[in-house]
Amino acid sequence: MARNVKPLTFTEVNKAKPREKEYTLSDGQGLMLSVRPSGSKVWLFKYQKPYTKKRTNISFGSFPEISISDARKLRLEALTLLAKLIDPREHKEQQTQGKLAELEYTFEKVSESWMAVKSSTVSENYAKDIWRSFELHVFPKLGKLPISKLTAIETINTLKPIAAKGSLETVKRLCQRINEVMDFSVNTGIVNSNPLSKIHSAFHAPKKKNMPTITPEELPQFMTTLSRASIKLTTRCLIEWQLHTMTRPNESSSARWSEIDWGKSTWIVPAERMKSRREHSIPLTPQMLELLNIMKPISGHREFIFPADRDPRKPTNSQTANAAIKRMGYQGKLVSHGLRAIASTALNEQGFNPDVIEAALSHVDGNEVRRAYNRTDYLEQRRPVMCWWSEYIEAATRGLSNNTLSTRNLRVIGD
DNA sequence: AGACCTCTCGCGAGGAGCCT
DNA sequence: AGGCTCCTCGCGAGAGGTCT
Repeated sequence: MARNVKPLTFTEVNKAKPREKEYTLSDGQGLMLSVRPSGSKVWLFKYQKPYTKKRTNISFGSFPEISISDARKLRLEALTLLAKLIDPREHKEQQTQGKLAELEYTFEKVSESWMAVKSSTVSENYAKDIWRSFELHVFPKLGKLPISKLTAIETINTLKPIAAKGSLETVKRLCQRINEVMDFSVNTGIVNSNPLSKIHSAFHAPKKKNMPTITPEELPQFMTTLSRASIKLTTRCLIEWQLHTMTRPNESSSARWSEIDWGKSTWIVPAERMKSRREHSIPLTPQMLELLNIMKPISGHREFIFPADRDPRKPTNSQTANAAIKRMGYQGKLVSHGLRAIASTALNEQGFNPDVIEAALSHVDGNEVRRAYNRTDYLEQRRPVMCWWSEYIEAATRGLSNNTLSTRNLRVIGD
């Protein structure tokens, strides 16, 4: 039976003097204050462990940091746990363990684990790009924070300066990457939910800026300027090659002699060099073959068709064409990538099958179902299209407008 | 010499257990 | 249940050793 104990008063506890030996003051129901010879006063709760019924005690902290009423609240909590057959100490340990674990999982640490998984599905360079963006914009403010303590408002405030600078695309990517880390920590059981899933809506979406380009009508002027421009022959040929083949700057500048199938009159860009990671074949037109003939004495003995100016063992830098176009006075009006847009516009205006045009541009079909059924690359249908386009460029070079060309006077080459 | 690391040791909070 | 005493272990100060 519980003994009848008179509850302690503040004065009793406050005035309790240390003695040579430790002594205790009881408040009842297992709660007592241990007064130590050093003068420190510690709240202890004495109880029987559930099941084993072994006597033990747990500390509730020191007086005056923990007041009498605090200690009584803690006693009530402990008694409630005991009623449910939960050992208050084990419960407390579990809670501290949980808290400790939470504190250990900082945003930076979890990001590292996430990156270990992520890096297997992305290229090395992209993985580096992701990590660098975290190092620059996220880790300085949020890296050391436990991931469980991360709030939307704090994360948004961290990204605000980047948005204010106008780097909305960076903000969008950071939001997306941070969310990948958060989802990872949910899936691995570090946190229960992701409070950051909507942070992107706190920012303006980046406005897509289409790469500047000229209209097909302006092509003759461009070709004239190109022919008069003070640029190296290799760069000139590269720009023309890019224009004729409708390839992306990186795909055309790194073209290798080994990728040319002379027999089938086709240039085969291997999958790993394509943006879409799918092999891309381009039917060669007489105009393209002519460009290769010009380059042969220059680089025929080398790996790359358009070797770099400084080190001919390397391909021309993909920015070289852009720099040349800029110097030609087309800054803000045309970039190397825009050459593809001219082709697309001209071919669509001419009424060619849009699917064939898309295939020529090696655009991946946005429609997944259509993509699944539409595996053909229209290689043979593309030959006349490419020839028409090459003729069109040639006409532009002679200063003719597109009206003088029609699909009737096509010359189909290859088999 | 100063910086940095490792080890030792005392203190004290909290836990264990016997006595009444 | 309450009282009493002793034990354990983590922590931090500081001594001492090692590296640059």
